[in-house]
Amino acid sequence: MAATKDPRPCSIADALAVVGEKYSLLVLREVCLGNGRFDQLVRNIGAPRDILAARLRRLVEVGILTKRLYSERPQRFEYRPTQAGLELEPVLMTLKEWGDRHLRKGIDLPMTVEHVCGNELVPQVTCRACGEPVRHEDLTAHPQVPGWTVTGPTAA
Amino acid sequence: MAATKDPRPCSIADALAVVGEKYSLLVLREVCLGNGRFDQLVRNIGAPRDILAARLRRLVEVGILTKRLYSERPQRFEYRPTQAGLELEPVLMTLKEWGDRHLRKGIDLPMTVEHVCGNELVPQVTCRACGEPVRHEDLTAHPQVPGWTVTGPTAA
DNA sequence: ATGGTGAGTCCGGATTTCCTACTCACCGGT
DNA sequence: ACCGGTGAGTAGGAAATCCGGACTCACCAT
Repeated sequence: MAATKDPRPCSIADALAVVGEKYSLLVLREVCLGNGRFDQLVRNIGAPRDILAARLRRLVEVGILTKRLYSERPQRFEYRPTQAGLELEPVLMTLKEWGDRHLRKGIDLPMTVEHVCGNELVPQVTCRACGEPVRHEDLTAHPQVPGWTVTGPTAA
Repeated sequence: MAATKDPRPCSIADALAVVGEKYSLLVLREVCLGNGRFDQLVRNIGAPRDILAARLRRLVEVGILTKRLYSERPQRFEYRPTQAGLELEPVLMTLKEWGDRHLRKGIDLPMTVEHVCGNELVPQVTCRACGEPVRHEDLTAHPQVPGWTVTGPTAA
């Protein structure tokens, strides 16, 4: 999954190298929902079993999931998110919100999420410093290494 | 890219069906930075030219990018994000922040983004209703259709 | 002894990706 | 007029992945 040539160094690319393969984020979705058993994952995601096994191995390897024994005899396992995995959940929620709005036009949503405040969760990405929602026009990119060039309106 | 069997209906899966293929989100990154020309994309992403061409076609088709002529003669094109594309940028920023923290341990970042407020952008996903940051423990999933089952701590 | 479940592995074929090279249109210099 | 260079792709075949279905293995339950 690593890009081959000599692309830019970039944390987005790095993150995608780790969770960007097909099904990986869906695995995380299920695991965050508590459906962490192999057969549940197969059913809910619809992935081939061998591919799923490969993804699970990888996600454990990179520290996003852990494999826990929940029954000694018979041996039964369950995958659970690590802290790093849980911290990816906001990405899922943001993606869900985008999909809800752009792909389902905000109607007929298959799932909603309730926030502890009592309202339906509509995730919004904000600037930690000032609290304002992140809008494209408000951003300026600052390359820190050679190899990054930015030409457009978001340029530094 | 659609999952094959009969997986859950899910906006996350839908979104990934559209931007989840290899390189798609990196294309969006570049395009949001203003680097929307074919050869720039090839260089900056490191993707094979034919794959990139396929991704661009698809992203235009689904309304995330537009192809603009920026020079009539010689004919030269540039890809730019649509509104829907720009609204995916928060996903990229959130992913970047995760990668910065977990894959680079917060040091030696290849790029930083400045928010209009003057601070370095550290994206935070919040609940639009109450403004609090989204944490896993504060969420409850509510399936709206049959086929969704949730067993774990985030269960409804 | 038979059947069922969970958690995978294995196999052969279908699909994608990758790499390299090639095209085509145009421009700019000499 | 010729030569080289750039932008934006296409083309072709080898290599890597993915897919579906069958199979395994260990362990209950009846």
